[in-house]
Amino acid sequence: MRAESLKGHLDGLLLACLEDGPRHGYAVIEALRDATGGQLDLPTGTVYPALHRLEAGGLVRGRWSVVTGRRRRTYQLTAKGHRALSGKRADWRQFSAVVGAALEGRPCPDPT
Amino acid sequence: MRAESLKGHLDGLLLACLEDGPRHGYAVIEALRDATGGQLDLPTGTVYPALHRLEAGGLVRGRWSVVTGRRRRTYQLTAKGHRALSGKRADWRQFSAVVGAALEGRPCPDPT
DNA sequence: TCCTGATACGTAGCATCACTACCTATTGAG
DNA sequence: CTCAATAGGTAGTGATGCTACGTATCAGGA
Repeated sequence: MRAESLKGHLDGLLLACLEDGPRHGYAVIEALRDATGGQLDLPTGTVYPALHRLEAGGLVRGRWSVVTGRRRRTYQLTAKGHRALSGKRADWRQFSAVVGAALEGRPCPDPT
Repeated sequence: MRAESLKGHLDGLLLACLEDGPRHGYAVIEALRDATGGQLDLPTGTVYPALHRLEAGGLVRGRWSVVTGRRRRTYQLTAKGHRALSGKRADWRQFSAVVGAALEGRPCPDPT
C-alpha cells in the first residue's frame, strides 16, 4: 500500500514496533511487513532517515553492534519515546475517529 | 487538531463533503467543522488550493455565481469525483485497519 | 460617515516528510 | 567468482498542507 498516506503517522508505527524490544532497522521493516500481512512494506530510504529523526529527538537510542562481521544499529525506546508513543496512539484514535466520521458518516449538514 | 496528519486524506474529506450537494469553499470549511464537532477547522489556505487541485483533476466542477454582490465559487462532484470518492473510502478503510493493527495491536513478532 | 467584523476568494513562499534512486559492505550459496 | 540476501546509508525530488498575506462586499455600531 502507498505509504504516502503515512505522513505524520510513520513515527508512531516505528515506536510501536520497538515497544516490545530493541530492533535494528532492517528488522523493523520486516516486523511491520509481517504485522500487516505484507500490506505495509516500507523502503529502507523511508525507515532509516525516520529512525535517525527519532534518535535526534531522543525518542529512541541507537547503538552499534557487530554480529558476525555485519554491523547493526539497534534501536531501543527511551522513556521519552514511551511517552511519545502513548501520545501518538491517542492522536491516532482521535484522528481516525474524525476522518472516519467525515468520510464515512453523513453528518455534513445541508448548506444555505 | 493538527491537519498536517491529513496528508493524502484531505481530498477524500472534501469530496465526501460535496457528496450530498454542491457547496462553495467557505461552506465546505464550516460543514467539516460542524461534522467533526469543531475538531477539524481547516484554514482557507488549505481548502482553496485543494479545491483547485480537485477541479484541475476533473473530480469537481466549479462555477461562479454572485449572491447579493458577493461572488461565490460553487463546487459540484463530477462522475469521476464520485468514483474517486469510492476509491478514497476504500483506501481509508484499508489504511486505518493497517495502521490500527500496527499501532494498537501486538502482532510484531519477536526478532532475531 | 467611518470602522470593524463576518463572509468569501485567492496567492506566494515555506516546511515537512516520504519516496526514488543510488551507494557501500558482508556473508553464504551456486 | 558471482549473485542474492542482508544491512546501513545519503541526495535530491515531489506532493501537499500551512502561514501570512491581499482583495472585496456587506451589515451594524460608534
